[in-house]
Amino acid sequence: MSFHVKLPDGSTKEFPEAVTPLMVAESISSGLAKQAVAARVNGEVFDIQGTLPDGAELSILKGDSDEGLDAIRHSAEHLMAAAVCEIFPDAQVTMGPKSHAGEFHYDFDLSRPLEPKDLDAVTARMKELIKAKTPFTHETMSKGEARKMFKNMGQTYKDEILDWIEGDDVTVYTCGNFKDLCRGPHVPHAGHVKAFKLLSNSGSYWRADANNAMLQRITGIAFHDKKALAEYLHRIEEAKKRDHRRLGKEMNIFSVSEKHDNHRYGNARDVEMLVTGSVSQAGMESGKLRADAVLDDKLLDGLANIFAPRVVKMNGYNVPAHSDPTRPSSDIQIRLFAGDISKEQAEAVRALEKETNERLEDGKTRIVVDRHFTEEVGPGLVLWHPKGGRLRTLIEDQWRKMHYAAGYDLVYSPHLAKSDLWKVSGHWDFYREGMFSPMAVDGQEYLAKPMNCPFHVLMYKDRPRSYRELPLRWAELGTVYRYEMAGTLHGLMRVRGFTQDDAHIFCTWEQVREEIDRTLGFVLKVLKTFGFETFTVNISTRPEKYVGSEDAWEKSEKYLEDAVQSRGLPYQIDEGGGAFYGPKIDVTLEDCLGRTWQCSTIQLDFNNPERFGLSFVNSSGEYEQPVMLHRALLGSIERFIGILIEHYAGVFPMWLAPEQVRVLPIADDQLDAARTLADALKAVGLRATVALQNEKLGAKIRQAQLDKVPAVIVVGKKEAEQGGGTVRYHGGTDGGYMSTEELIENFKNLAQIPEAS
RNA sequence: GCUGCUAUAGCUCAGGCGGUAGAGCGCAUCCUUGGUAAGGAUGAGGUCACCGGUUCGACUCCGGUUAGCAGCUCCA
Repeated sequence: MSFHVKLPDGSTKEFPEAVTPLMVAESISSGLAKQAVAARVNGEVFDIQGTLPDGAELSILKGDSDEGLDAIRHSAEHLMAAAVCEIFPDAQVTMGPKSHAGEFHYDFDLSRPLEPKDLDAVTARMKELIKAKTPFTHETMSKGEARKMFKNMGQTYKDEILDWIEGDDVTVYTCGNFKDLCRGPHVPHAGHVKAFKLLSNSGSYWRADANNAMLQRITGIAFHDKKALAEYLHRIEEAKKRDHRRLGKEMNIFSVSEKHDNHRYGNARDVEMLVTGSVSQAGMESGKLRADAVLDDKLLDGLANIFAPRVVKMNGYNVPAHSDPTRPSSDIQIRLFAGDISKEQAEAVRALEKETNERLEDGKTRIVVDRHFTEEVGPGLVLWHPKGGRLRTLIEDQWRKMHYAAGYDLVYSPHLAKSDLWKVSGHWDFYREGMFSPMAVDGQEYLAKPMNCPFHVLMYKDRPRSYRELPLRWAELGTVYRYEMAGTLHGLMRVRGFTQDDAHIFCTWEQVREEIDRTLGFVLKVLKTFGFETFTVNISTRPEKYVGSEDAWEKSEKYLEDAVQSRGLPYQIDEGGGAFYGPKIDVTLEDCLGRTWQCSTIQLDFNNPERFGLSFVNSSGEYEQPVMLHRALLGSIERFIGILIEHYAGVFPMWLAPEQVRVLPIADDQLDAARTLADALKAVGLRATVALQNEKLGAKIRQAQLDKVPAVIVVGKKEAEQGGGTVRYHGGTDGGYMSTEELIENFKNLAQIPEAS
């Protein structure tokens, strides 16, 4: 009997006995055999050493194919695990979750956290395994056998993993001394991992659940050749160079949460004492809030005695009722004058702490005396410096202009409102945890607004509405405050106070389709204006818990999909991924490094009209409920500017550049001529400055380049005499000499705002 | 919020196994008056994040707080 193998070019090879993909590759060329890392057999990817069935359709996969690269990375992941197990014999191997960007990672339960230098040791060991061309082999066994084997090896996590795997048999791969459950495929030996780098180590949770043990994760990347790895690392470097946090600082655009305490506070020796703790048994039983439980009278009296008579204010700020009562918190604060704490006072505090813990029997109350009094805005809150202010103004002005042109009206609403407003809207129940703690004013509870919609709803309710005035399109650059978890804050990308470019459209059911389509068109027009060209869309449909009628959901989901299809945008549907109040589409843009950012969103809201009892009078004189659409185009202005900074690497297009032109006098003799020229440019609305520093031209050019000014105009003796100047663009392009009139004309043209369609 | 790492001049960072500190850039002043990415000199500037502990002595060691970074989780 002979065996047949079909190759991708349509030809068929015949073999006298059963063969492996590797043998087929060898029969074609020794070069191919050397490069082969995996094989696609009848559409599925396998090892190249498995026996082929007769008549198999076979593609030999090299390292430069997607599937081949996957096999290389997956194998590198196993090599890493093998190395870690050798270095840490007691390591518990868990699993290597899938990652997005092609990077591989593996989570280990280790006796101690990893340090960066551990990665060097792991890397070195991996290189040895690669050099030795350590083979990958696999065997198939029953689950029972696998359980027994891993138990003998002392690997306890594998039991749980085996529970998730369907079927009776599992595959176990071996590389060196390392064995692990794995579906494969793997490269035949470690030598195929030609280039790799361990990128970072970090923590992660077993099954991504914060209640579980913290594992040690190592992340790495691997390629089929060194050049591809170098390119990848270069891209990471490039992204780092563009990091908006770094550029924002260098270019003096904004700052987030910086301290400025560089002096003594003199007489203002006002410090705060923090008392942090978890609820005591007594507190739990009495059902009181934690603050009351911890800050009982005995403790307060004790503190007052120690620091009397300097206590100026002493109250336990109530722990918000939504907080987890068992979680330690520093929401309880006492303010007192205690600029310098004496040794006696410190000792007394310690004694009081001990006594409190004994009395409350929880042993967790901690009294910390800290000069908690610094010149800092607070994490996640942004300061916009003049350049950033200019950038924002330019973006927001353009935004306003486009909104008026698109038939919107602009509205404003306050930063605070009574918390009742969000109780009516329902947000209080769902999203309380994400709000800043309420503040008490005149016996009422107020909140910093976490969203703008209730305000717009109230404006709608200002008077009875007629169908004749719909649709109403109300937009607002509304700054909202959300309590984002400390660990998630990131430059401008994730902050606690940010400005939504929000709008709400109130319309009839007959108008919804048209409004959705218009809005999507507007989204694209605005994003294109800012220089983005590639978009994808995600449509999220009805989740299990929802409000509104099934009919309403189905209709609007169809409208959303139709709108996306008619624009020819690539999209995917996230079934059941919508918010409880309505379906939505999210638009994701791609930046110049190919990274994607979700900025825009268009959402139907069936919740607010119902909860606030919105209505309009239709043509038959009956009351009808309007449909409400939420939408944001840029998302958060803060985040969008962060994206713009990274997209343009700080070199903004002329119309967005905070400083468009800098006039450089060659010597101080030309300062007046330079000023005159800059004034002429400023007079027509261009943003021009003069370099005043007493430096050579080279230094001034360099500075302008570093400041990322799009263009400079050099004014020397010649130019000073005949007027005008010589243009040099950012990057070094020579613009030649131009008269003042020509300069004005030239820069006015360059500063035109792009017309997107 | 969780885990790990980090915190020294306006910025980027050195440094010391415990005896109060350095560089480059930037800034100020002076010299230089120059032609497309760095001219020179001098000077100012720091309670080494904050609060405790250990110690004769802490910027250094230990604990905590705050904040940043990476990841996890979350994202109306």
